[in-house]
Amino acid sequence: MRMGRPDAASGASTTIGSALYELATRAVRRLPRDMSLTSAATLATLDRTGPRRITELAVIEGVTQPAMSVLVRVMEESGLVERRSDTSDKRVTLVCLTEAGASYVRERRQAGVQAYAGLIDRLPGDEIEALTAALPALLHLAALESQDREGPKP
Amino acid sequence: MRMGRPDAASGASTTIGSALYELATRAVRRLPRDMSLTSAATLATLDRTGPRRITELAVIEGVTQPAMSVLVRVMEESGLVERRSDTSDKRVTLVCLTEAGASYVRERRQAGVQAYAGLIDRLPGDEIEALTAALPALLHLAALESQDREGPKP
DNA sequence: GGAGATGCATAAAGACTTAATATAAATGCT
DNA sequence: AGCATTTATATTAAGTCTTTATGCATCTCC
Repeated sequence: MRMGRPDAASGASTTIGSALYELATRAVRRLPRDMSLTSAATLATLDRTGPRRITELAVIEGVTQPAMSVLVRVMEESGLVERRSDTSDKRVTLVCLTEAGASYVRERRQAGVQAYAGLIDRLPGDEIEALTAALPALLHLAALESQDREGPKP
Repeated sequence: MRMGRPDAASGASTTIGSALYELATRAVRRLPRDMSLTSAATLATLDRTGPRRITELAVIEGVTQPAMSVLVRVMEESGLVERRSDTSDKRVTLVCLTEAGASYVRERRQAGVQAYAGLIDRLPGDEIEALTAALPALLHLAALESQDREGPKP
C-alpha cells in the first residue's frame, strides 16, 4: 500500500495540512491570556509526561534554559508546580505538577475543548460524521506531534 | 435531520474538539519565532480581509489598541505593512499589507502547512482518506472561527 | 457651538524571552 | 586518582511585547 501511493495522496496531505494550519493558527488567538503560552504548554507537558528536568522542558517547549528556569520559579511561586531533587544526580531539579497545576491544566483544556465543540455544533450532521470518522487520524497526528518533541514517555 | 440529533452527537463534538485542541496547542509550539504570534496573526488577518483600522485589528487579535499601534509601527518599519489615511475620517489609519508582507505570510503559511503535511505523510492510507473526507468540515470550522472574530469581509 | 465619544500616538511599567555568566556536579581520559 | 571537559541550573542584563494611563485631534449628536 505504501509502495504504490500515488502523487495525488501527497497533494492531499498538503491540502489537509493547509486546513489544519488555518484552524490551528486562528484557534491560538482565542486561548486564555492569564499566562504565557510557554507556561501553559509546559504545564500540559508535565501533565502528559510526568516530572521533567528544567533542561528537558526547555528543549521540549523550544525556549532557552534560563527562560525555563525563571518560568518554573514563577509557577512554583504560584503553586502550580513543585521542585524535587533527583537522588541520582545532585545537579538536577525535577519539575512536578501540583494538584493545583493539574487542575489548572484540566480547566484550561476543558475551556478550549468547549470552544471547539461550540463551533462543531454549528456544522451540518454529515460534516460532523466525517470529523468523527477522522478522529483516529487526528489523534494519531497529535500523538506524532508530541512524540517528535517529547520523545517516549520516561 | 437537525431536529432529531441525538445526544451522542453532542458527545462527538466534545471528543472531536478535544482532538483538535490537543493538535492545535501542540502545533503552536512549532511556529517560527522570528516575530510575535500577534504580529504574524495580524499579517495573516490583513492578507485575508484586506486593509483594516488599528482599532479593528486590536479587537480581532485580542490585544489593546496601543499594543496594536506599536506593532503596526514596528511592522511598517520592517516594510511588511504600510499606513494609509482614510479620506472619510481624518482620525483613521488604514493598515495595508505590502508585497513584502504578503510574501512573508505566504512563506510562513507554506512552512506551517509543510510541517503538517510531513506528519500526515506518516499516517496510514485509511487515516489520510478519512482526513480527506473531513476536509470540508475542517475548512468550514476554520471559516466559522474567522467570522466569529473578524465579521464579514468589508 | 459645545459636550461627549472615538481613533490613535506616546510613555511608563510589567511580563517574557535571549545571551552571558557563574557555580556545582558529573563524566571521561590519562 | 587527578584533572580537563561537559552538564545542570540559577542569576543578571538587555531586548521585545504587552497592558495601563494619558493626551491630542477628529467626529457625532443635541
